Amino acid sequence: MLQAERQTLILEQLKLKGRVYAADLAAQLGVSEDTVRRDLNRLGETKLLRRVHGGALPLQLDVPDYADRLESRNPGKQKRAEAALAFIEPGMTLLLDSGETCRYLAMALPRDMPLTVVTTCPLIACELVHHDRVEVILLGGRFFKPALRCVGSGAAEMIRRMHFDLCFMGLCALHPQRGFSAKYYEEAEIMRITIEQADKTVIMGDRDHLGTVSHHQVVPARDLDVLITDSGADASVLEALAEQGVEIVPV
Amino acid sequence: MLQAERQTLILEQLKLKGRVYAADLAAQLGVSEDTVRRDLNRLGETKLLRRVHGGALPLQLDVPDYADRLESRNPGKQKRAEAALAFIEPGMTLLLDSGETCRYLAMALPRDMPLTVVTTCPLIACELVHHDRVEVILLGGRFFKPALRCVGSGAAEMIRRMHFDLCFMGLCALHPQRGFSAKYYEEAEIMRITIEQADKTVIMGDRDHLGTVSHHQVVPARDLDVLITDSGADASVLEALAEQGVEIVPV
DNA sequence: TAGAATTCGGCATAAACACGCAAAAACCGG
DNA sequence: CCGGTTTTTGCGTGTTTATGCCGAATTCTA
Repeated sequence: MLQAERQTLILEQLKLKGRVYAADLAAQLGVSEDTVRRDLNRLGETKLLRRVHGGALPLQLDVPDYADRLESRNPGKQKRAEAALAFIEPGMTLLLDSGETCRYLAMALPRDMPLTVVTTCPLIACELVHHDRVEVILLGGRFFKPALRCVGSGAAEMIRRMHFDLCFMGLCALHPQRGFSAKYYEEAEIMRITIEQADKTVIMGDRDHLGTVSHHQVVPARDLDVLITDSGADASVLEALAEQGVEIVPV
Repeated sequence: MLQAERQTLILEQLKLKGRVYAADLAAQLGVSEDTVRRDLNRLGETKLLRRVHGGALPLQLDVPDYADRLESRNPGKQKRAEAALAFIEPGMTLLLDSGETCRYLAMALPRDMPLTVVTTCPLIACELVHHDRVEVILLGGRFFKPALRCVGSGAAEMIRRMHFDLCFMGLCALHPQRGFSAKYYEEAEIMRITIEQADKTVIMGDRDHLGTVSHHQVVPARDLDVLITDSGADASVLEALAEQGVEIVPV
C-alpha cells in the first residue's frame, strides 16, 4: 500500500468515525505503529487533522463565539485594521463582514471620508453612528447570535442586488488547498454570496488561523485578493497562497 | 476514548448543562475520578472552564453592568418596561420599536421565555444576544442614525409580510386630538406600517410627552391599545385618550 | 465540630512516544 | 544497466504520558 493511499484512508476513517487510534490503524492497515504515527504526525503538521496522544481527531478549530470575544482589546487586530485602511478611497461602497476584526476596521474608518458601508452585523452599524459622512446599510434577517450577524434569505437577496468596491472579512480559517472556511453553515453561505458581489476581497487575520480548516468552505483561496496578516506567519503557507494569486500584506 | 476527545465532551456537557460534577463525569465517561479531575484541572489552567470544588462551571464574564444599568439609569423607563412585561406571553412574536424605552424592555425580557422579537434597531438586537430562547429578527435597510433604526423600502416590505402579537413603542408625542406623532418622516412611516401589522399596540412614555405634538403623525390615538405612563400624568389628557379606547396603565 | 466528600501528592504500570539505526525499496543521472 | 542517493519502513532502546490506586490533607455540609 502506498503511503499517500494510506494517509487518505486515515483521513477517511477519521471523517467517518470522528476519531482514530494509532494502534487500531496499525493493525487495520497492516503496518507498524511507528509508521502510523509518522503518518499522523505528517497529517497533523499540514493541518489536515489534529494529532493527539494515542491517535487523532478531526480539525475543529474551536473559534470562540463572537459574542464572547467582544470585550478584549487586541492590538494585532487594530494594526491589521489600520493596514486595511490603505485600500479604501473616498466614495467607495464597502462591505464589512461580521467579526471583531471588522469591528476594529469600522472604528478605524476616518470620520471625514464619505463612504457607504454595508454590513450584516448590528454592532458594526452601531459603531458607525458617529461617522457622519458614512452611510450605513444594515442587511436584515434572522439574527444569528453566535456570529453576531444576520443570516437567511432576506440578507442573501439584498446582497445579490448590490455591488461592492471592497469586501472586508475576518479570517476564521484559511488553508492553501482547502480554501477559506467558516465555522457555521449559515455564515458561510452569506460570505460566499458577498464575495461574489465584490470587486476585491480583503481578508484580515493572524497566523493562528492560517493553514487551518473549519467546517464550511466559503470559497477556494484563489477567490481571495488580499490577505492582511502578521509578519510571523508560516512562510510556506503564505507562499502557497501567493501562488494562488493572493496578495500578502504583512503588518 | 482519547484524552482530547474526553475533554471536548466535558466542555460540551458544560456548555449544555451549565455545570458538571467530577463524579458524574467519571461514571459517564468510564474513567476514574482522578482522571476526570486531571482533565478538569487542565481545562481550568487553560481558561476553558472555571474549576470549582466538586466539578466545574463555565467561565462567563457575563455582562456585569447588566443589572447595574437597569437599576441606575432611568427608573421611570425601567418601571414602564416592567409593566409592559405583563402583556407578554411565551411564544409570542413581538415588535420592539427603536428607542431607549424599548431597549429597557428588551433588557427586561425574561431569559427563559421563548419569544420572537422583531426590531429595526441594531442596539436592541445586541441587547438580546444572551437571551438564548429569544429569536431575533432584525429588519434591515438604510441605517437612519438620528433614530438608531433602519428605515426605507426594505424594512417596510419586510414588515408588511409579518404579523405581530404585540407591538411596543416609546412615546415621542401623543395628543388626544392630533394623535401619535414622531419627529422624523422616515420613522413615522415605518411606525405606521408596523402598527397596522400588530394585534395590539402598547405605547410607553412619561407625562412630558402626553398632550404634545411632533412633526409627523403616525396614527390617530384611537389606533393605539395601551398606554403605559407615570401616575402623575395630566388627568384630562388621560381621560380624553381613554374615551378613544386607549387602555391606560399608570405605574 | 464531626463526618462525608473532594482533592492532592506520590507511586506503579502500561501505553504511547521519540530517536537512532539498518535494511529494503524506490529513485535518479549517466 | 548500474552505482549512488533518497525515502520508507520496522525494530530496539530509553523517555514521556496517561491512568488508576492509595493514603493524607483539605474542603464542604449539616
